[in-house]
Amino acid sequence: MSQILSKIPLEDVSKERLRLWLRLLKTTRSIETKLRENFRDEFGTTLPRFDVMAALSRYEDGLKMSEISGVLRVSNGNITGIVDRLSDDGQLVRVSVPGDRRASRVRLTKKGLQEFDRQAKAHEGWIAEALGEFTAEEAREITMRLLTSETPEEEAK
Amino acid sequence: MSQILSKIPLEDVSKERLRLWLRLLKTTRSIETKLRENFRDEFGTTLPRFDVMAALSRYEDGLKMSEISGVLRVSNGNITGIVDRLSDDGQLVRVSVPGDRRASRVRLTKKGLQEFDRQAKAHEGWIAEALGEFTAEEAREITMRLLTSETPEEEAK
DNA sequence: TACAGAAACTTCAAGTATAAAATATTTTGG
DNA sequence: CCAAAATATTTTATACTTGAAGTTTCTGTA
Repeated sequence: MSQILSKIPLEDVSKERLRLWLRLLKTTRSIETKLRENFRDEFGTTLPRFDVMAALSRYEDGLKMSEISGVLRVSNGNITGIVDRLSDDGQLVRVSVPGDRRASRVRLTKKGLQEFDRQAKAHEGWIAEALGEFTAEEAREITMRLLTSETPEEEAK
Repeated sequence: MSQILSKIPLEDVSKERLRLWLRLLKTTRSIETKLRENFRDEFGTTLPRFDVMAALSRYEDGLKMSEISGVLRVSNGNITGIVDRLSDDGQLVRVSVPGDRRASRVRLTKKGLQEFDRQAKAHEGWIAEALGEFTAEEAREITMRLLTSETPEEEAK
């Protein structure tokens, strides 16, 4: 067994990982570009807006600002502007937290949830198309392998 | 064989692909965040700057502006600002193209090439660490599978 | 040769992103 | 109880990103 494995020189491991990284980047970028275009053309919205709404849709009671940035892995100050605009559009509301005057909880409105559902359906279709080369098994297998290289982050309470 | 495969309901293919997409996104984002931080802390530069220098390093004769954006798959107008700043830093120069007064060819300076070599070494190490869970075989295998879902783009001449 | 159209690039507006500083509000240790 | 530390968020400065509009410069063709 180790004789078979040794056909790949050990020094090349980091080169193979680098190749994988460049491939991951190329694939996700090309899909992201397509999604961005679709969101723009069909819903007049953007990927970051959709991401925030997707995060909120998973939490009945909403999320605090810092929880959103934790879930989405983007910087804290960034969320403010996106939430501001979604709020202007009536897609979500900021609810003040009873015991803590610093924090506010962000929640989708009914309108926001309905809009998100429409977008999510389309989104799933776009992804299924973009990753159409993968069978369910392949998708599942790669997902699981990628699962290992994970750095867990703060979770919403 | 098809009996074994049929354990996975067909309707779930798009769900599996969606899961794969979300995993790809999470993985690449988390690695990108780490890289950004490293570039900042150790070289005082940014990922987009590194990307541009990496592209240029592969072409002895440099690249035209539109070729850079083609290779990196980012929008045309975007490159202008990045190249401006790299030029201010002396990492690259714009050389006018003899027959065409519209175009200019961008080329790394000696200083820029040396700096890029240092950065590229560190970069490879960071990636090897971030993708440390993958053996060379795994990395190679996943790279190849991802290779199929590709949309080719214009190449430099 | 004239000139419409293409090409290369820059500029622009709006939005997104980060890190760091500022503000306001708890919470905690003495 | 109170100053110091921690927490939640916003603000600020700078950079990056896109798509679209604008400028200048070719190029093909009538």
